[in-house]
Amino acid sequence: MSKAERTKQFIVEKTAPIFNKKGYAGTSLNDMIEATGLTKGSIYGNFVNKDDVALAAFDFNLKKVDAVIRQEMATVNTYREKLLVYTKVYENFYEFPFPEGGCPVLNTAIEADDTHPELKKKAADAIIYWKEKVVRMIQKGIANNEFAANTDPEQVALTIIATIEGAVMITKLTGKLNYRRAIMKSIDRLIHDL
Amino acid sequence: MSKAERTKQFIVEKTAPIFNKKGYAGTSLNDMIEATGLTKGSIYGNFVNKDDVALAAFDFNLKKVDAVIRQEMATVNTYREKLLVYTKVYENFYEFPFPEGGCPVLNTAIEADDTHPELKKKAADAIIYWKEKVVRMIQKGIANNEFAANTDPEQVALTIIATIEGAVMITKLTGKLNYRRAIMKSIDRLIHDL
Amino acid sequence: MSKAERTKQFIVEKTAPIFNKKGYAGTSLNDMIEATGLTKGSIYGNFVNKDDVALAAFDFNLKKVDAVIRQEMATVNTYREKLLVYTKVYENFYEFPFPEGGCPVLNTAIEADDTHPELKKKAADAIIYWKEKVVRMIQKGIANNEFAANTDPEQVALTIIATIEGAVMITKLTGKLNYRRAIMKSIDRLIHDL
Amino acid sequence: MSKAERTKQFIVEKTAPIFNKKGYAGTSLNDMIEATGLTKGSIYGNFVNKDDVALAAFDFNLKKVDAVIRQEMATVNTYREKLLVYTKVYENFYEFPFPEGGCPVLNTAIEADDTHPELKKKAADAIIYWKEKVVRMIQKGIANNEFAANTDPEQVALTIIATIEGAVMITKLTGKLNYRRAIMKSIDRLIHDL
DNA sequence: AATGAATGAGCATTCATTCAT
DNA sequence: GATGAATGAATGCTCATTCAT
Repeated sequence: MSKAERTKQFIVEKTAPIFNKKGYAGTSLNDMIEATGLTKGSIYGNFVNKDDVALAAFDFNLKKVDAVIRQEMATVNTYREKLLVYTKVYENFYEFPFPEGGCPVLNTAIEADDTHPELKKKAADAIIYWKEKVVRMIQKGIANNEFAANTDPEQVALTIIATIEGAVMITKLTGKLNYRRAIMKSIDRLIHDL
Repeated sequence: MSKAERTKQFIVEKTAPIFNKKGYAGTSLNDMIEATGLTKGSIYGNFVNKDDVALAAFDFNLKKVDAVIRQEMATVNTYREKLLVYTKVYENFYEFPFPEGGCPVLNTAIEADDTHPELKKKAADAIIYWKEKVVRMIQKGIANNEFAANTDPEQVALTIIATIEGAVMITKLTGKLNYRRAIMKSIDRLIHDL
Repeated sequence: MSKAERTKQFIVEKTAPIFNKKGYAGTSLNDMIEATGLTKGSIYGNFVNKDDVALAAFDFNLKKVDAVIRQEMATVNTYREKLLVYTKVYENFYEFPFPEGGCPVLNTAIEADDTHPELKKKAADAIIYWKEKVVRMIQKGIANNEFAANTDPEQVALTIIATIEGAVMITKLTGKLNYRRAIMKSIDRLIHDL
Repeated sequence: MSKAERTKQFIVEKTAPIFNKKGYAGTSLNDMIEATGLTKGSIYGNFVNKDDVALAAFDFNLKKVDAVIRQEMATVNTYREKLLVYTKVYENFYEFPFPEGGCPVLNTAIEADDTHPELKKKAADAIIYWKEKVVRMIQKGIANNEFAANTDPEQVALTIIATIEGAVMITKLTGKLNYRRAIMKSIDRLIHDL
């Protein structure tokens, strides 16, 4: 990895939590120089503009989520258990190397949808990728006789994702962990009933 | 209503959709004077600062949602039908006088949670108020023998709310109306199975 | 004149000499706040951007030249004498309220031709307006039997203007006042021979 | 020519047209690295700073003009014909290897006179050198009985130069080639009448 | 009570230049 | 000798807020 690549990586690592917490518009260049200890020139030497950093930060945060999920899924065998990984992880953010500030897809979706088409696109792609992944797992589970044959994989996948994201929002907002536990239990029930 | 009160009301009405779309940080005083046709002095004469307007705009947007829900609920009789009003309304924003920019609780929750304690508080209160309202309806439905006696009202209420908000986010992000329909169908099923 | 109009006028008056000396690109916002004693916000409250000030400053400088020329022309009677006003004025900048930094048309023409289409347009219009004015005076002089009937008014007008501007450039560059005197004498001869 | 000398020459060749079009202040280091394909380090290894390149670029552009003039003058015999070379060349830039962006003396004179003493000095020297050259040709033409004995060589030289530069400015500004033709005809007449 | 001109800190970005490698 | 990452002052511009009128 060249010096430039290391610096880019460093900038992304240090700024990704800020973008995830304060949002794109709420994160200033000054926040970025403070977080990295670098100068403005150094940031602009490695990225073409703030957008460029924000986009890379989103990717970084997303990859972090993905890595946690993948790692946890690798430890279980059935598709039902794999689906249950989602609620397990999202119910216990802090026990995993999850991005500070919560779910980057949710955070980005809400800020970017009316204001930042590029970020919106990235968030939309992430949701669709996530949904497709869940759909495939359900399909395999059906083929495997784990799940009922009449299950609608897309409907189930979207419902799981929507409910998780809603739970994340509610918990972050109210600070009530038992709210999250209750909602996650509903999802677990849904998965058990497949 | 005094002249001052009418002006305040006018400012709130005109700016509320902007705050809901662009967010608190993304809405500038200039956006506000453009939307109202008033002068800066006039806005500052009626509100102490931008925060003050934003808070009032949130209340206004929330009341708009509440009015739609109440009105629809008044047209049905059973508690099951009343619960089904939520999916009906949230699946067809545009057919109701719903706030432009989507669900104000969701929008505000995500932006404000790490940055604006006062707005966060309002959004949290709204969620809790909403949850309590659903809880009470379920309790009454149980008392009424509409719903099974072993239903956990809070868990169901939170799950419904979380899933609706997740559906709103996903639909706005991806633009796929069939995604929303699929998720809302899951919620309707959940309500039917109570 | 409203307060805003007075401030605009004040900004133009104070910055016009700077634009004429340093050019559009060479004049910074800081130069402008220093020259006016105002703040950035005040300048941007009265002009939409730096361009807007530069365009107004050009007009101001041009009007200053025009006023001097008109005033001097009013004191003489024949068209020959009127034409001789140009050399008299351009040979003695400092005795007239002429814009600091020299001829604004020349200064603007050279900077703007490859870089700033709006300013270029203004300078081009000024040159064409100037030429038309001289053409009309020559035509009237011919009609009046002051000048030879076979004079080509446009050729003469353009030659006078080109030579004056060349003289201004050479004098400013070399600092040699006798160079200017020599060139102006050639123009005067040309006018006498019409 | 050493490697270093070749690189210097290469940088000057590639940047000279940019300085002539955009001016000293308007040409950035980035313009220079783009034009040359070299790195910043490479430019700073061969020149002490931007000034240093600008000065060399001016010399390069000037030499280019001079070469064209010399070459054309070599093809004719009388001093009158030699003087007429100026109008011929300046009337048909594009048929000669003339610097892109027009006359470098004029361009530099206007930008540098109030802002850049070193460049101003170079432009002033160029004008004086040019004038001296024309003066010498006229003196020889007088000695030769080509021109009238009472001709004032310096006045004529300065007038020719001023008028040419004015014509260049007017044409570039207005885009009217017939304006240039008319002015050049006046100069040709002046030369014929010597 | 309402105006709108003025404020000045803050914004993202570009600049010419340096210097460790 | 050449590289290119880093610098930090300077750029044009927007912001929420104030206050004399």
